[in-house]
Amino acid sequence: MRLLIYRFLAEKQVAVTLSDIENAFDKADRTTLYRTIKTFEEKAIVHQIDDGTGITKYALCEKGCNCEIETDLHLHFHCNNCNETVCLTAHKIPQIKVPKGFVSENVNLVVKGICDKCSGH
Amino acid sequence: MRLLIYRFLAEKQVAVTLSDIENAFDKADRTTLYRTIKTFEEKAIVHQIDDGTGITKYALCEKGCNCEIETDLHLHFHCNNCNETVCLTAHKIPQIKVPKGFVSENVNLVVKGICDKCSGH
DNA sequence: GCACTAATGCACTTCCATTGCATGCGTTAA
DNA sequence: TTAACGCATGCAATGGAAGTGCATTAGTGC
Ligand SMILES: [Mn+2]
Ligand SMILES: [Mn+2]
Ligand SMILES: [Zn+2]
Ligand SMILES: [Zn+2]
Repeated sequence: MRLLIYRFLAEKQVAVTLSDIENAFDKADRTTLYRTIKTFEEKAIVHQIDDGTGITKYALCEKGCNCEIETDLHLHFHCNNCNETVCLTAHKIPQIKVPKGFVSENVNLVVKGICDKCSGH
Repeated sequence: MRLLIYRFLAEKQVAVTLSDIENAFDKADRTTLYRTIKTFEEKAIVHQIDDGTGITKYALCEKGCNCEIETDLHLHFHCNNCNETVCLTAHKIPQIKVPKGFVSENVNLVVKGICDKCSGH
């Protein structure tokens, strides 16, 4: 099961929800899929993405990411048209200045707009 | 009711959840509070904040913000210690570069860490 | 007071996330 | 060969937050 889910995530180029996985594996129980993803998360195989849709999405971590230590520093893009969310792993989050007294530990950055597939160029 | 809720938001210095408001006004019905906040949101009196906790929070818009037209451009800070979220209205979100073909419409930026009250200086 | 509109309250629903408990299955150790 | 154990799976139930339909009430202008 874990292998199957891993492969499913690997071939997908976008972040997926739990119900995406459920649809792909309708013979398996929701709980199994849920716990598999949670296991992946603990082991820093996938990372969670909160793109503001209210439904948490998951995507494979890139090689050499340090999810366990620090949050992924790349930004995420959510398309308002096709509703898909992608990791822009090549685009690192710039240093954010915070006021005196505040200590920044990690940053969550989601850009919304139109993705390359939907913008048509 | 609207006045009361407005004042409640005004004296709070942090973003509040719906259940925060419920606790503050336990005589009123959830629905009323819910719809009041939604009205405020439509009228751009408050803006919604998704700080990644899974529970949407709300905070008063600053004077002259253009929430109706564009999303608020300031960043939000979520404290991992006291679990409070504040608007850093003075800190605008820097321009984010996106890959070719992507069109950025708005940006959600949440910094997590330790707030000034919790860091102790 | 009457009529109309807007605000409030109650109940119910939906959706997602999460958990307890029972069962199954495979591997190891007696 | 079997008993025991750990772990994966499945089923069912729970909880929390968000949202909605409908009845009732309050307020406002006439
Ligand atoms: Mn990512
Ligand atoms: Mn804000
Ligand atoms: Zn798209
Ligand atoms: Zn704090």
